[in-house]
Amino acid sequence: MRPTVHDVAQEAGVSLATVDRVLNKRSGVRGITVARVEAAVAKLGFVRDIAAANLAKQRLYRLAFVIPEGPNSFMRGLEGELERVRSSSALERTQISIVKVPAFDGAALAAALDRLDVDAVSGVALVATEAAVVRDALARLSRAGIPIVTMVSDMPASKRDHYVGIDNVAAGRTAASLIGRFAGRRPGRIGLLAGSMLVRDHVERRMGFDQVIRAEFPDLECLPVLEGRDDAAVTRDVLGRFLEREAGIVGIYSMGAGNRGVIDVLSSRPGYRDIVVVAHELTDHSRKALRDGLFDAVINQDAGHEIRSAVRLLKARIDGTPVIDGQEQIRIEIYLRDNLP
Amino acid sequence: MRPTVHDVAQEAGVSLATVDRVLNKRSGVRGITVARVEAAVAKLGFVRDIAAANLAKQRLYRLAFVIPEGPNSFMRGLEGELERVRSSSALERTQISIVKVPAFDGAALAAALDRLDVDAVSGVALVATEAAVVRDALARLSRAGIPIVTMVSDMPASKRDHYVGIDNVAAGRTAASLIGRFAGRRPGRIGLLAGSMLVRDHVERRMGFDQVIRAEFPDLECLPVLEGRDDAAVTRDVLGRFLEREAGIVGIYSMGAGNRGVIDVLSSRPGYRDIVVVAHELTDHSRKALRDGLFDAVINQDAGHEIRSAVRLLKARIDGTPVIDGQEQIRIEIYLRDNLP
DNA sequence: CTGAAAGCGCTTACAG
DNA sequence: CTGAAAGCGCTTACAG
Repeated sequence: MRPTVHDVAQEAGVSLATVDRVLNKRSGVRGITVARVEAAVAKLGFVRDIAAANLAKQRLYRLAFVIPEGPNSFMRGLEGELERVRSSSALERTQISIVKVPAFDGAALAAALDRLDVDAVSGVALVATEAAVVRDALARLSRAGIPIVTMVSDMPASKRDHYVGIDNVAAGRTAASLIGRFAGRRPGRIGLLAGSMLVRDHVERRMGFDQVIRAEFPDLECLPVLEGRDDAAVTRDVLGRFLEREAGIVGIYSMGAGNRGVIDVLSSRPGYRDIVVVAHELTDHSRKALRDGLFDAVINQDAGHEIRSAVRLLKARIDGTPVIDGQEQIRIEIYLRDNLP
Repeated sequence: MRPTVHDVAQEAGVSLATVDRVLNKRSGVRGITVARVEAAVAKLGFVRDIAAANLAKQRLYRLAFVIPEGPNSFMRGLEGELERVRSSSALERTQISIVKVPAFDGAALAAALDRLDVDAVSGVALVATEAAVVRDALARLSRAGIPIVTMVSDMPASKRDHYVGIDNVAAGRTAASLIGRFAGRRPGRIGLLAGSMLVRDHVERRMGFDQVIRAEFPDLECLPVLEGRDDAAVTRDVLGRFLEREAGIVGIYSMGAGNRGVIDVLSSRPGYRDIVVVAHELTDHSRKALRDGLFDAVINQDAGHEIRSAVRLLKARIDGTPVIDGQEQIRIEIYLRDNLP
């Protein structure tokens, strides 16, 4: 039988209340008493039963998720997973609130974070947008002792406790290897399409992509990055004109959202079918494009995994419990038509 | 506030004990009383707090994992993950016992299952080996009301409640697409290496592989399957002689264990470096082979995920609670040198 | 600075 | 067939 607070109290010769004070590091206990209790804990190998503690405390984990609004399929998928987790979270004493903010808008994100009541929230997860005001807003939450997790897009210089997402440089390298190898020995040029080169993820993916193409595929040449603003119409326009203008395109790396625009352009001319295309994020559109042979590979991060991981990490921080690293590592997933889940 | 058993008791005009009897479907309650309690539950939207119930019951989930012994790196990895989960499982009222049995030995597996005391075990997970005696052993456990999960290798015709692992036909298809595309337009022949064609996983992988090569890469030809018995020495011997004997080999699909033997052979002649190689399971050896460019891709199933999923599924069955399907789906992971975790 | 007692939401003998 | 009371392993006012 595992030792309980009763055993610790008896061993230390104090009452339950005192054991509890020491376990929860509350003040107002003599140093000598603290030492006695800690000795008893160590001697018995006591570990607190968090489920019982949560029951007694009537603990409620109140987690706020701040995510971008707008038509971005990946973000909507993330929101869907969030709703899924939320609907079953009451059973786990967890209350999830969703705050939506305009995409790519640091000021709006910061304002939303500032609006969070530190007394009514026990943990925060957000898709970060790089901006000084965001960093300041996170610092305020951090000072209030609120755990913070960034998702999908990191902000390493901030007070966040964890990042839940993929290594985007590695993702870019992966895309380059796939395109380079799928293109066979054909020499040629590669079109790069981002949402915006102001977004950290896209910059990093591009960097990784370039590295590998330069080092390993000297016959391939990366053309300057097109910006489709993660919007179908803009992407259609920009990419369409690009393909009409440039000759010898053997590959396209679409590193942002806006898969729909890419698909429209690719299916507009039979000749475009030979182009090797690697895109990001598994959505209804990209799945279909894989099946139709329009896309050759899709690099994905599992939105459901990211949400569940963020929840686990926040709770672990709140409780001061350890996490299993392997479980929280988000994989750079490669999907071909054949291994679609 | 969520309603509790007290609220239900009051609403139904009965005592807590009776509410409990109805909730847990225990006998000895008048039909009319059952109906009254059920009506109250429905009216209030009562959902039992499992953590509190587990506390009161002093519930202990006793899970038995039956896995193959022997040097197979993947299985040893699985065991490592199992140990990891086990070490932190006491906190979750879970006791995990590990039973090791000879690999590919249906009789031994069945005997181990028969030895399991149905009164001392609340759930069983196993790596299945196809055999009638195994099916019978599982039927006995199932009759005793014990949830069963197969891992890695399924047994669809048995009484198992869940399969935790990948679709091996799809994995084979994936391997074929990778080899076919990585080989470029080179025509040639492909060497297939399995552990044993008596193992369902390997048969299925081979099937998927063949399908895709025939349908989509008419210039490539699959040679008869070599059997390396998932053993480094045998693999080395069989594959070594194969490569000396056969000409025009452009690809190798290693669908079983025994990566070490494959690596030894490939590194023995500089000429072998051009062969496109796809293997299974991420291990120290296969990671290094990827980094060294000896392997071109590795198809993996996440052992840690499989263990955690098996635990969650067994507990959910025991408690009668729902699962999140997406979380329990094991992915067919593709690793290149660039996206190694 | 410390302790006795009640309570969190369930379950379990025991009694009737 | 049903209920009153105690208890699971913690925490929390309240008293001293």
